[in-house]
Amino acid sequence: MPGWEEIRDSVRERIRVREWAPGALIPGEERLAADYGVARATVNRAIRALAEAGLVERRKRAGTRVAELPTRRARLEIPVIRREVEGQGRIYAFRLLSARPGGLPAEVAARLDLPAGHAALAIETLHLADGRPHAHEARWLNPAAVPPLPDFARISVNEWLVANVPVVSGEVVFLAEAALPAAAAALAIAPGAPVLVTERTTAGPDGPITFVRLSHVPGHRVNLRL
Amino acid sequence: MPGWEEIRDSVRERIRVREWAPGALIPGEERLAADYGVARATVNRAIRALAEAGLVERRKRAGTRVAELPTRRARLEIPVIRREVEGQGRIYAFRLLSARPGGLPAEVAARLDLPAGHAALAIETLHLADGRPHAHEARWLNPAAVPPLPDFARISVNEWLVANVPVVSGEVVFLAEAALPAAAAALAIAPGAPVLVTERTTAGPDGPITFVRLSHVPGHRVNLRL
DNA sequence: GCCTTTAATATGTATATACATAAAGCCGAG
DNA sequence: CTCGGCTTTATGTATATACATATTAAAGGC
Repeated sequence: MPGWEEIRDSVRERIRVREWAPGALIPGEERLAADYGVARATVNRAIRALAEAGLVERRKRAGTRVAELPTRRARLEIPVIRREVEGQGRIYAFRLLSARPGGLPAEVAARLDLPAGHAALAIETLHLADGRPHAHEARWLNPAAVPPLPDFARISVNEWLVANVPVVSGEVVFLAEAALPAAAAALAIAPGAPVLVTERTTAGPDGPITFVRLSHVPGHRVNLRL
Repeated sequence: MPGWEEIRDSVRERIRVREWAPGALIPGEERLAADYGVARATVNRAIRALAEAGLVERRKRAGTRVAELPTRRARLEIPVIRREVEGQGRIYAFRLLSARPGGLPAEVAARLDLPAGHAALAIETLHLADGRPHAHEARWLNPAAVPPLPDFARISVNEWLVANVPVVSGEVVFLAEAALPAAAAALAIAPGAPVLVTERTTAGPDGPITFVRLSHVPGHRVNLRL
């Protein structure tokens, strides 16, 4: 007697071999349940998993149809730098370069969906692996959206936020650029060297939280598992 | 009477306010079900959703505990370049630069977990947006793992694969590098310009499928929603 | 013919119940 | 004291049933 995972796999395979073409309706849950000899709830679980994976689209009364362009959604885990470094067997440390209140620059404000000049805390951090520069972090934090701040010389901003502020939405951007002077100096690399930059904006229940710009040392690879 | 989504939200909130600290056990399903006045299955659905989101970790017998480091999971949509370009209101096209059988180079073989020299199809493609170079794609395809191939001059490899081969696992790597000669020539940029490279390996039920190396035009940003 | 109301239907959720499975912890044999 | 097996327990899955909800399709009124 098949379990829901086997049914999910079976249906996925039947879609793959084009038994049901993209855009076509697949049989209803009742019908599939009878075919597979299981309860409807079991089929429901299986098909729902495929829907969450983006392979089919479901609508009440209208039934379930194979997605036209099965844009594959995969879950990826966003690395926490300390973990990433330690995972490579290296020793993590960080240096707080500066932390001071100020107004948001226009471009950062735009990304956070806040007015330019909005009160913020600007934080600059250098992340180290085995004592050598690993990444340079420029961050703007919206104090209105987070609990009272701890002493960021002792715990890294990133980690404190991850542990203390729930994120409800956000965006991650990867880009390559010639190292900017500030980052190049902090990372002790030649200005203009190609660096991988990740920009992250996050928002929580009380509004936009933070914008981070992370410049990695040349040669760094950001690794995501599907 | 609360539904599973309300219970999920309630538990998430109780975690946020530290009623249960990171690493701590939360009450069992039976207990929560009694507290909320619902059936265990309803609580199960709610907590399972939180587990899938990475906020809690569940283990049989050991119970459910709040994740120490709630490693955030983002949904990554394996980008179909055509869609991405068209989504920006630009016209997509591609040119198949070359496609020929050959043995896998050692470094690619290693990434695919196949022996060096394994039979493969090497494909080079240039993606265009509004007639201008957008990205350069170097791909190795494992013919043993996919159905018979179509004519790749008519449909892009990427799109055909996404639509026809189920992916069960894989890896995505982002890095920045000075443009290699081949990519620089194809993209019509200065050699040495900083380019964003994404490398992707995917494996399906019949083994490793493909390794793709995509060099984007300078200034390109890869965007992921959380 | 067109708009509104109503019925039919596929998926969504909730429930009680039962058994499966994994793993922690206990306990006895050696 | 250590190892292996047994028990216990929390989560995982399956089932039958019932009702909710969204949406389409049909029926009816104008």
